[in-house]
Parts: sequence; C-alpha cells; structure tokens
Amino acid sequence: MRYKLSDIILFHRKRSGLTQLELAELAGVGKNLVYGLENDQESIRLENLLKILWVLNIELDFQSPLKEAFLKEQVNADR
Amino acid sequence: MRYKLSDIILFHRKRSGLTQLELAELAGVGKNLVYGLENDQESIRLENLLKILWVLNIELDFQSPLKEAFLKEQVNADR
DNA sequence: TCATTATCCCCTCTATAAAGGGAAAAATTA
DNA sequence: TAATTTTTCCCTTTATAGAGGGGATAATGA
Repeated sequence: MRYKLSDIILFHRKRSGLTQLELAELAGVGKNLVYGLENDQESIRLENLLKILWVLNIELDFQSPLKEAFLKEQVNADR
Repeated sequence: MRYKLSDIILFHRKRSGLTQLELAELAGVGKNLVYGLENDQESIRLENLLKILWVLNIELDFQSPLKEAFLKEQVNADR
C-alpha cells in the first residue's frame, strides 16, 4: 500500500461524518478495532478490515507486473 | 477486491515457480497459511497477507470516490 | 511404471485479535 | 465556560489464526 492504511481510514471516516463508534457498529466490529486501525496498533484480520472498507466505500485492488497476464487468464477461465 | 485473492496468489506463485512451502518460508509464515489462502479457508491476518504479497511482488492499492481528495490532502500534509 | 515432489487435510498447542466494559483525556459545540 | 461528544487507553475474557507435525492423495517426470 502506497499510503498508510490508518490515514486512508481516518480520512474516509471523517468525510463520511461517522464517529469511530458509528463506523464500528455499521461494520459489525468492536470500537477498539477501529481505534487501533487508525492508530497503527493492530494486526487486524483481513475480514474485519474488509468490513470497514465496505462501509467506507473503499475497494481494494492490486498491482503487479503479472497483472495483465492474470486478467487474461481470468477471462479465459470463464469459457 | 475485484478478483478472488486465492486466484491472484495462486497465479503469481505458479508464475514465480514457487511451491506453497517455498512461498511460506520466504514469507516467514506457515505452510498451512499459504494452503488456506489459496483455498479460501482462512481469515488471514493482514500482516501475514502483506508478507506473502511482498514476496510475490504484488502491491495493494485502494479505490474510492474520495481518492483524489485524499491524495491532495496527503501532499498538503507534507508542508 | 516407479520415484519424487507437491498438495491436501487432518491434528494439537500457543499466541493474539477482538469484543465489551469502563473511565480519563481531548476535542466540539452550546 | 460549561456541557456534550468523541477519542484514547486501560482491563478481562473468548474465539480463532497460525505454527508445526504427519500422513494420504495427487501430480510431475525420469
């Protein structure tokens, strides 16, 4: 990730007008998890991170030198 | 994530010519974690996912309607 | 075909993520 | 400045991720 996850979360939460507690409840996680995420002090589980990103309308993507080749194979796999 | 994480990992590992065990050792995680990751049966910790992505030269990125605004603020924060 | 290598799928044990509570500190707002 | 809201940071308990071992099955290739 080019940018700090904590900064991304904080920015999007503030822009959404949510408190940590509200975000936590919407995502179905504990308030301390949101706090920890915004303060770089948790080794969070992916599924919980994804719940939070979903609430904030943030989508994860990946970049790699093999991405084009991967996408090509994905299309072929459909047939 | 638009695509299944398991597919992305598997594709990149194969292209790298690594076995599950080799990938696990390079990433400093257990072999069962790699197996579980490629078979959608683990709620992996973010730090361990990042270790594996790093070995495979995959970078995570995010997309959101607020991304441009976020990037602009990041630049301003430097000054 | 036989041997080698890789994957799959069990198991147990340990470390720790996460929930939930609470209360002080900090920030907002009236 | 006082009141309210939000954030920070403790705590304990519970659930589960992950390590490591082992063995059966599947795939690769000599």
